[in-house]
Amino acid sequence: MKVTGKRSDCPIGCSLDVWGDKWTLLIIRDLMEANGRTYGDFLKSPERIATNILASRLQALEENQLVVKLEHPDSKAKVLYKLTQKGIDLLPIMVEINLWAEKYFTIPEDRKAMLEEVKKDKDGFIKKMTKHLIASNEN
Amino acid sequence: MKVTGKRSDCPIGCSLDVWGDKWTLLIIRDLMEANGRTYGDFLKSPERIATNILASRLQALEENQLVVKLEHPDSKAKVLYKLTQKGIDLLPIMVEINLWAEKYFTIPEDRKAMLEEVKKDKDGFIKKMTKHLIASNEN
DNA sequence: TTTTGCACTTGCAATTTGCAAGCAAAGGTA
DNA sequence: TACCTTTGCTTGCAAATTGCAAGTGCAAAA
Repeated sequence: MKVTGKRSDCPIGCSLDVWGDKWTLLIIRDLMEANGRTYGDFLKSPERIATNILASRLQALEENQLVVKLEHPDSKAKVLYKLTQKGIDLLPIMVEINLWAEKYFTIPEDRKAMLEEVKKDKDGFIKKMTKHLIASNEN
Repeated sequence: MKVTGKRSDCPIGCSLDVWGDKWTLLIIRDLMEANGRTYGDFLKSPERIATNILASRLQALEENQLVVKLEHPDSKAKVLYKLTQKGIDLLPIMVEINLWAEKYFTIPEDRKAMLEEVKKDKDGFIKKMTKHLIASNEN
């Protein structure tokens, strides 16, 4: 998919630049699992994103301020990618996608366990996770 | 974007066949606004989907049972596309996407009005809309 | 019987993807 | 200090996908 496009082009009222494709979703999912990842971390994901695609998607995410690029505390050679507030705010969408996927597909056990918690108290879960993600940005 | 791919390839635990891209989202959005649309109706959407892309996306949606193809009551030359229950169940995701978009972008006035209702009672809104969509499938 | 409308299909150039290889800067090791 | 490794990309290229325009076949209207 072309990752360019005007805001008016997008069926959901915001640019596809921002919302993105499968690989964009993968990056966001990974960052929600552990906010603060290196380029190499993304490459290690089981979905095997190609390095040029990863670079282009990270650039688009940064340009759209869903993600920020920070210095890694361990080394100047490394880079830390983190979700911004705008990126963290995608959490409710990710939760709903997962609830839908659980209803119609077989999903991994660990994700199922997480969804049990969601089903007990969705708002509580989202608040807790959001807080957690914000906190991981502050050190 | 390739609309093929194995379930295991998808970052959210379900095939991208099913979730799809920008154009897939557009089709689903249109069907949620008015369930029961013809091929030509989709082509008339302001986003200007190309006819070959529309055909390929509708086929994928049908294969994945998010959408069904029915006879049009008015004419044999026409086709009616409708959301299935599986498609209707994407509503909570669409709602969250719209809430997010409203927070970070300028969205059309009519959509804003709808979101006011959502913000008052999200669960109520989703139940009402779901009922409405299911009802439109029964005649 | 001709024309129009509708739902696609086809052909083709341009763009994007996916894979492999390359590369520069930083860090570690001898 | 010289040399290898790690890290974060970039580049080249074949194959796949998109976007545009034109065409096709069937149904209904005129």
